[in-house]
Amino acid sequence: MRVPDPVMSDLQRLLRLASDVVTPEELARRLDEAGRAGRRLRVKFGIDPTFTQVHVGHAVPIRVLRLFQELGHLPVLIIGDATARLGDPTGRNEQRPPLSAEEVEHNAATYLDQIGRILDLSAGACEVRRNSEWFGAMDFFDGLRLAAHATVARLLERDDFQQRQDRRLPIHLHELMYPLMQGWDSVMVRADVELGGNDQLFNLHMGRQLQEREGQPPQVCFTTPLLLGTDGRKMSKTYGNHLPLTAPPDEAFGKVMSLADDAMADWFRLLTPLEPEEVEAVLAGHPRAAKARLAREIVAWLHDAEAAAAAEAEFDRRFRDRQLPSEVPELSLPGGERPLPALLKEAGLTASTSEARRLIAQGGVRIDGRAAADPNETVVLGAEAVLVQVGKRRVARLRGS
RNA sequence: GGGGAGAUACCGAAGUGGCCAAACGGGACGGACUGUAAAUCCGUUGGCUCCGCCUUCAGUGGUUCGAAUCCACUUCUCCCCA
Repeated sequence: MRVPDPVMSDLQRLLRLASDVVTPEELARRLDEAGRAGRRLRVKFGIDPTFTQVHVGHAVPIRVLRLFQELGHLPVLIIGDATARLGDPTGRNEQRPPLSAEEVEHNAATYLDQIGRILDLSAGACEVRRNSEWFGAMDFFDGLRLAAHATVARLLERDDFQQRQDRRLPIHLHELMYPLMQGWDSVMVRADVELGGNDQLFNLHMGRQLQEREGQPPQVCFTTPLLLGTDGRKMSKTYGNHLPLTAPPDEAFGKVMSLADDAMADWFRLLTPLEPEEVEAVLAGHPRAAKARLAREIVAWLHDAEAAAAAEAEFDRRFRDRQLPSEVPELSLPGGERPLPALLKEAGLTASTSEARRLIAQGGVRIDGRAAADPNETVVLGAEAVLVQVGKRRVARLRGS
C-alpha cells in the first residue's frame, strides 16, 4: 500500500463533504502552496444573524470549516450585521426582518455560542469579523461603484428571485445588493476559500469576480450539500423538518428516526465521523438498525454517548414497545368535574376545545388507557391522577387540587 | 407620471349578491398499516356553553332584507407604457 501524499489526502477528506468546488484543482494548488509556504488558508464563512436557532443543516459547512481548522487553516467568520440590519423592509419575508443593532448582537452571540460547539472560536484558531466594519465606512458612491460590478439580469438569476418573479412577489432593490455585499466581504478579508450551502454558489462566485477586479487571487468556492430534513425536503425551519443543534436527546433521537431512509447516507457522511467503508457496512444492514445507529451518533455528537444510549432506550420503550414514556409530566389543575374537551384544552394538550372534540371523535384520545368516544363525556379530577393521552406524542398525568 | 390587474383560511388557489366557515391541491393533525420509516388508505383541518351559536375573505366606511362577492376611500403588491 502506498503512503498517501498528505496534501492529496487532505483534499480528499474535504472533497468528500463538498457539493460543488470551483475548482478542485485550484483548491489542491492552494492547499499545496499553503503547505509549502507554511501559510494558513483564510477560509471564509458568512453567517446571517437573522435567526438564533442553528440546525444540523447549518452545521454541515461549519463542520467543513472545522476540518479546515484541523488541517491547520484559519476560519474567518463574517457576521453579516450590516445586511441583517437592512432586512426586508416589508417585513413579509420572515427570513429577513429588519433588525435592531441589539437584536443583531444578541443573535450573533447565540449563533456563535452554538457554532462554538463545533468550531474552536478562540482567538488564534479563528477570526470573527462583522461586515459593518467596512460597510459602515462606505458612502453612497462607494456602494454605487460596487453595484456597477453586476448586471441586473445576472442578479435575478438567483433561484429565490426567480421564484418571487414567477409568483409576482416583491423584490426590493437593495436585496439585489446582498450578493455584492457578500462578495465584497471576500475582498475585505482576502479570502482564499469561501464556504457556503449549495444554494450559495452564485454569491460565492460574486466574491471571486470582485476579488479579481481588485487584483486579488480569486477565492475557491466550496459549497456543501443541503441536508434533507426529516420529511425528505430541504431542511428548513419554515418546513418544521429541522433538527436544532440544541434539541434535547430524546427529541433529537426521535427526529433522526423519522428521517427518510434515502437521506441516511448523506447524514452519515456529512454529520458523523464514520469512515466511508463503515457507513457502507452500516447501510447494508437493516434500515431500522442503520437509522438507530445514525441517531445514536447524532445524539452523541450533540450531547454525549450516555445521553444517546438513554435516548435510544426511551425511544424503544415508547414507540417500539408502545409503552408510556418513563417520565410523564404531571399537572395539577383545579379539581372538580368538567367536560373532557375543556380539560384537554386546560391542560394544554390541545389548542382548542374544538380540536379536542375532533380528536376524541377520531379515537385519538385515551383516558387511563381507554379510548374516549364521546366528546360530551365529563371527567372528575381528584387527588387520584388521571392519565391522558392525545395521539402518540402528547401525554400527561392530571390531578385535581 | 399614465393605464391595467390584484389582496381569500398555514401555503397555493377557486368563489364575483343568498345554497359560503368558503371548492380543490399541498402541508399539518388523528386513525389503519409499519421499521414512530417511506409509500398507501380513511378521516379532520376558525372558535364556542357544538345537532345550535359566534367571529372571519387587506383596512375603514357605505348600499342592501342579506356582501368574500356591489360602491367609496385607504394601505400594499404585480404587470404594461413613459
